[in-house]
Amino acid sequence: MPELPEVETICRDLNAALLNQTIERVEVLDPRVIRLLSQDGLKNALTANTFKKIFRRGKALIFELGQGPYTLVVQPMMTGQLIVSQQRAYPPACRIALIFLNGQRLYYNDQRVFGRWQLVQNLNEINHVRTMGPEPLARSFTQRLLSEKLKKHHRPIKPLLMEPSFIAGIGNIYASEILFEAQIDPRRPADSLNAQEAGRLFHSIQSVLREAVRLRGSSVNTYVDGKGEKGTFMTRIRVYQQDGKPCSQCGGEIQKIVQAQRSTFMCLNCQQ
DNA sequence: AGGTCGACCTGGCAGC
DNA sequence: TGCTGCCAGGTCGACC
Repeated sequence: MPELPEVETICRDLNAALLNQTIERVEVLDPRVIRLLSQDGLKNALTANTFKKIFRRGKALIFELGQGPYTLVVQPMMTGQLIVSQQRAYPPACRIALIFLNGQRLYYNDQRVFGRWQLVQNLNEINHVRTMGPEPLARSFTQRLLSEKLKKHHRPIKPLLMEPSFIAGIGNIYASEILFEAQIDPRRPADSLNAQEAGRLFHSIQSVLREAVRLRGSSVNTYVDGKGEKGTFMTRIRVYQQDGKPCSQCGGEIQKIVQAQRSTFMCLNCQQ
């Protein structure tokens, strides 16, 4: 399920393959993905147009178009895939296909149809983007900023880390991995972390996400990159879905707990 | 305003 | 075998 490292990987692959290529045709196989937008609206905006810049904000992919007033925003959510291919046959769960003049195709596949394609004139039209917290790998994200934000919340640190308005791009997999790396109990109230713990958390956020980007993401379930290939961060995962297995640090058993209706994985010995 | 909770979706799998 | 029900998790709106 695409979190920051997975969306970043897709973004790089799409930039390498699609920039300034002319879109010849748009096929909407499942209109649920575009919701409020009409099929004609999407087709009119994209046909004969190009992507001049593709970037990521949190877990959203943003496509700046060569012409016209619109920007395309794609949120893959849990099961959305964006794959560049020359194959003419639709892949499984294909919902939208863009056919480029040079024969390439961009397939949007989404098993559970949670993902969204939207056209906006200003990114702030999307509430989620407007209220989104800092990018954890940006230079502007500092240990001091994190410490100040932690003090403002009393809820458990793990669901807070997953809150897009707190920090952009961290989902269920990396929240558990980051807290294991930082040796912090996911149930701790955010405002109970001392300066040293906040420092460990800051460094773990950056080191875990950077390593996951380097390894092109984690293919725990359906995630594949822009070429349709799996990431390799799974080999580095230490707690996510590892319940019942020994902790890599102490040999104790990894536990699964539930927080805010989501699974959290942790080592009771190592995380205090 | 901070925080919680259910809804949105489909496929895989456990249990009977 | 075939059915039911649960689980996966990012986002959003309703509600306290």
